[in-house]
Amino acid sequence: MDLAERIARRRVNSTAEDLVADWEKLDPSVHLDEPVGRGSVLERILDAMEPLFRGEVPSNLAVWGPQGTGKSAIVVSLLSTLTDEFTESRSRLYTATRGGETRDRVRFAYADARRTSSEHKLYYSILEHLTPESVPERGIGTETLRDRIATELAGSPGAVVAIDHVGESEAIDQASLSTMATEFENAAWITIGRSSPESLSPGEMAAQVEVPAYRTHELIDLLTVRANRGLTAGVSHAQARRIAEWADGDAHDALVALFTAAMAARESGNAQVRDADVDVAIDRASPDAVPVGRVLALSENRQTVLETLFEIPEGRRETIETTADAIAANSSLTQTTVRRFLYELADDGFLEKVRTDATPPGGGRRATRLEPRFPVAVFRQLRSLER
DNA sequence: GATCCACGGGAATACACGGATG
DNA sequence: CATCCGTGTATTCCCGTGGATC
Repeated sequence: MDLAERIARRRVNSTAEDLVADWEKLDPSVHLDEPVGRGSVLERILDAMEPLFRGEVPSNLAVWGPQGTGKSAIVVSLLSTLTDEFTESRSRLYTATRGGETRDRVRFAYADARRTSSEHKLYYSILEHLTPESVPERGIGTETLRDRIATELAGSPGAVVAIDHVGESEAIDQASLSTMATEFENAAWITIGRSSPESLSPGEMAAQVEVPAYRTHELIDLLTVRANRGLTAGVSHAQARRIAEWADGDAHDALVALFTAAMAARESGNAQVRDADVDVAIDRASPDAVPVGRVLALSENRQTVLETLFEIPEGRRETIETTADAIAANSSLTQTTVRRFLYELADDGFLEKVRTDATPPGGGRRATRLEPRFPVAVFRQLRSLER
């Protein structure tokens, strides 16, 4: 039996289908339950939350640092653990005598500014977390929602409200949050964002925790954990190192590369990720791309537009007009709406406008072509998994 | 209790107009 | 001038609530 035959056998026994055990574990927009390698940051946030364990509401806290440092992962994981802790310990003490009363314990809320583009949605999101009753999504005025939150907080021992991705949407920036924070008594606000809060609202935040970029070895650990959970054969240490060094401390970029490498391996029919697949992934990645999570947080119609945009042959998307035409033909939206969306998506950084070289027939202004500013392949793969 | 309807907010749509550029 | 770009905004549609009315 020669080498080619041996390889052929292996291929039959372990096909590319077996390569990925769980795409979700590779998803750059989803956090693992337990953040990897962020112990010291977690400690510092816990320090700031210390008053909770004496039954008091802590002071406001700003968690900030560059993209892909695990800020969201840490806070989300912490909040969910705290929720469990407080609910369990309290109910163990009180349920028997008080019939599961929930109003007498500190509550936790989390809202993602990416998905809450207006004050109304933000209030809705917060209230939803604070009250056990369900909150109507429509038909309730913004003022009414605000009042309900105030009432909810007034009679309680307090709440910790975390607002993630502060500064990513215009509607919810640091400034509007500080006014909001003063409006509600009895609540501690945790803001999570990229920029240092002191430049935006001096004095508002009593405490802050800066989250530094991952060091290479931490990133290698993170990639290894993800690869072990998501890929049947994992990745080699050298491959993880290669990706980590390239990603330069950004966990999001690193995970996009890992995800892309897995896709590349599967395309070429490999049962495990080879060095060449990692090369392809790094080659395909664009350095300052928009995180996939932001794309996946867009409204359904906008995601559909992005999805179909890159299915259109290049020749048919030379101008925004023709691009919008082609997309509209494949969707329920009209051309004008698609056009509107495209301009907005470009404005928000999801797409890049590129001047075409050719001048239009009969002269005039040169057309604009749209290029992605996000990991398209990863986005499409994740979208197809949702169905 | 069933029905009606004003109200609230968001998304989609349409369109106009100013601007850039060859 | 022709042609396309880019944006502001008014309008329409939709969905759901909750109080008034039958």
